[in-house]
Amino acid sequence: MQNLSKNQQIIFDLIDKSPEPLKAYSILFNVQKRGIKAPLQVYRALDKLVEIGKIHKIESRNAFIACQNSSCQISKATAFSICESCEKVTEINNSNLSKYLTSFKDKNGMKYNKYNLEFFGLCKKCVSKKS
Amino acid sequence: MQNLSKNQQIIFDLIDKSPEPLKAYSILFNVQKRGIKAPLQVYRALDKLVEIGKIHKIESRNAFIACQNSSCQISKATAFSICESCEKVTEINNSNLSKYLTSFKDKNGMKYNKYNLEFFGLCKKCVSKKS
DNA sequence: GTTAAATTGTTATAATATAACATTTTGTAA
DNA sequence: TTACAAAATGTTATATTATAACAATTTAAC
Repeated sequence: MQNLSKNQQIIFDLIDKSPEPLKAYSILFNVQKRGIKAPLQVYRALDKLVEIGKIHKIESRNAFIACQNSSCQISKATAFSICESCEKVTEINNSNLSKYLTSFKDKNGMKYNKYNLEFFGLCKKCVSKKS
Repeated sequence: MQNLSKNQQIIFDLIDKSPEPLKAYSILFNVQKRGIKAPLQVYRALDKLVEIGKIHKIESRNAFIACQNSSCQISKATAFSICESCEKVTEINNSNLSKYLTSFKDKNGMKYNKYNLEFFGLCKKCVSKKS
């Protein structure tokens, strides 16, 4: 488990302490006081952090969250629940699910080495608000 | 099953006959000769086509493909296989998988009404090329 | 210490997507 | 068959997300 570079650490810390997924330009705005001035500096750090599995990209939202799993390695099997009302995102850590999907084989004979799953719905709070 | 409007039909036809996912501005370029001149015209048609389930958005690619299922309704349960080499995308239509995911409940008690799953790997052709 | 790899800094620009507002077309119900 | 609402269209401008290209600096490994 390698150490993070300066920019990577700054950006990871910000994402890690955020209760919600952060977007690249929101990150940029928040780290400008720490010397990171350009979008590319943010995107490069994000790319690296995704690559080493410290963060995940929520594809449907173009936003990033810190990995919730203690064994934070290269992420080949990711699943998230997303509340369509409050936009809260939670990483799903369910071994039954990951076993099922990791071993899933479709009839096309393709060999999968990675997947990303996003569930959408209403979280408990938002369900009760609407009732 | 409602009829499509003029712009929706033009854009659906283009996507439907494409062997690969199409991006919004590639669509725009291709339909300009048919009178669709502005990005917003494309995005509005895409939004509607996604909403009624005629096409799907491949989130990791920002691209759109026609629904492969004959029962082309509002799409609450989508799964795709994506070749990371040739970028071929195929919709997965596997009842075991969709049953498993539709009935999936996580410990957070959230009620899901939709999911999107993207598998990544190498398709048969690309596997044999690399061997 | 030298060197290769990784990271950083910087400017510019490409690619993706929506806001705002006016107009036209379509469906439907009196 | 008209009138009304909903949907779709047209248009300009702009917001948001992401990468290209190139130079300099830092880090890690030998």
